Amino acid sequence: MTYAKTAAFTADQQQLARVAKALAHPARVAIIQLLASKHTCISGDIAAELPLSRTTVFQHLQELKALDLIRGEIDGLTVCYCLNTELLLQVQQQFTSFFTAATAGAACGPDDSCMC
Amino acid sequence: MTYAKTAAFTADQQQLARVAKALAHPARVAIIQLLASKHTCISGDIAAELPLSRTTVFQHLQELKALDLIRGEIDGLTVCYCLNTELLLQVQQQFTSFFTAATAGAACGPDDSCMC
DNA sequence: TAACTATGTCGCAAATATACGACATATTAC
DNA sequence: GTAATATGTCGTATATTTGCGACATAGTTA
Repeated sequence: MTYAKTAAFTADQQQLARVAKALAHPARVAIIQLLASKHTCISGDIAAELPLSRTTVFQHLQELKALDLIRGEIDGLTVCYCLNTELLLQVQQQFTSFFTAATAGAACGPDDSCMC
Repeated sequence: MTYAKTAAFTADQQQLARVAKALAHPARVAIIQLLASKHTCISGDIAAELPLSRTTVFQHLQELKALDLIRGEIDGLTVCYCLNTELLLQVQQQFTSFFTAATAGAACGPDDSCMC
């Protein structure tokens, strides 16, 4: 991009894009699903369940943690990662609002000059 | 990535990630909002409304079109882009399912071995 | 036909994302 | 203390994204 122009957009747009980017890789989607399905907070076991190296999985975990979507608590030798449910609910609300607004408009009705 | 390993994940995970990636840039979020707000299908005017060059906007439009989230109809010299409302509704449903599943789990309850 | 305008395409440069091996650190077990 | 294990960090290689100028194409108008 030669330089990210994200600053030129709305805070809402940036926020939505930021969260969307967090979900923009199947590994991160899988991680969230994994954390949701296991009622216990697994740690490095996450890496074992994914077809990626431990380092790469750790990297994805860091990205999710950077957005506070997940949290990690050290428990001796192991680390427990778990979902930030409150934030996820907020994010869900953001997406719902966005999609509702997007689908609300008639988006090229029959009376329009343009027929798509 | 040295090579995208997306193939190693579920079709659902890939699909969600693909759509999420489409929303992972503020410009694309802005484009969708623009198309939703204008009841007429604007064309190259989109570029005029965004702080990006025409070429770059066109590129973002292509990405959205590749996923069929938007459609473009040629009308003489100009082109009308508009939202694919049906698909957007489907996508919204996918995100809702994902978030609902993610937030449904107790995610580290007080009786768990791990306290996050 | 010729100028004009709106779109679309190409190629390049810089930034970022993805993936991983090798090493560092810290905690547990002996 | 030492070995073993779990986690985290660093550097690096490659792929992809982002952004744009320059050019190509196609329809409009005079």
